[in-house]
Amino acid sequence: MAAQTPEILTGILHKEGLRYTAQREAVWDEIRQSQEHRDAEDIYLSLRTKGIRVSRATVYRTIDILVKNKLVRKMDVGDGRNRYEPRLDDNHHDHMICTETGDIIEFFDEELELLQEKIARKHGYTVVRHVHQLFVKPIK
Amino acid sequence: MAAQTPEILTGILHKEGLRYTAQREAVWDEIRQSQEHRDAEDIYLSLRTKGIRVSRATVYRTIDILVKNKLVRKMDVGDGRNRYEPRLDDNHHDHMICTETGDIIEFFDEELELLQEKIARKHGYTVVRHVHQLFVKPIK
DNA sequence: TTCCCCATGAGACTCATTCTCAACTTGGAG
DNA sequence: CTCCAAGTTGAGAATGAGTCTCATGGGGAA
Repeated sequence: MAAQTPEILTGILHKEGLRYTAQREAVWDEIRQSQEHRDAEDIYLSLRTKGIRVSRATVYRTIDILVKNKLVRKMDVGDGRNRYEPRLDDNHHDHMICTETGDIIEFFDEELELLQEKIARKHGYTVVRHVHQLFVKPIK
Repeated sequence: MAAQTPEILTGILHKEGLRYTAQREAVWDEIRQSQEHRDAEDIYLSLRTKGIRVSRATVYRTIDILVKNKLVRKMDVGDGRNRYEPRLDDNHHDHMICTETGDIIEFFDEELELLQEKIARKHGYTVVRHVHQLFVKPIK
């Protein structure tokens, strides 16, 4: 995590035939800097608070671009608002949501990944992507 | 699947201190009879088509009661509309959604269940419930 | 610089679901 | 059996995340 993200955005925009704009850079920076799982409104308000002129529409539009290009991961926590997190060092993982505190814990388990594919194959399919969330509570 | 569901609903309503009404019975019957994964609007329209007077509000309110009492399982397929399915013979299972046809295939894997709990414990938690969906595509 | 488009902002719009509240039912009391 | 308080319902308004519209603004190739 050093000098590795100079112009990731630029590259993607170019590849997609899209223009580089201050708003797109701002949205990407905002998501990139915080390692949290935030919703669009949160990102929008944070940008506005920092005095950056951007609209909700642009935030949504930009997030779509970032998600499509795997710079951001979109997750549906089940409460009606999607959450987003940067996925720079793309280490895939799933989430555990504490039903008491709302904390979101990331986890990854190789065995689990393999098992899913195995199950899909048993039915004649192959996994394209998956949604896996464990709603948990602390032991004791 | 025989003479086993005479008054399940009645019992639950009584337990919850709620009244037995024709609408509640109708909604439960509607969901119970079809083993599909249907959304609220679908259930509502089906009831209306059968000439049953019931409102969307009541369909939603009744579904909430049924879900809370585990007579119905609510699932978020990720397209903005929740789906519901009866869970009478409560055999837990997860879903596989075909990205090409939209088909929903149910599956259950004991190993997977155990693995999830194992993972949660590793982090000091225990699984309360989970959401697990495999978005798949047919092999060739 | 010029100019063609793409990008943006503000707010209208969509759509599933929830809420409001007057009118209606249920079911226990009498 | 009748009454009536309290729970239910229906119709439509409200909500809220996300999308769309379209007039205006701003990249960037030449």
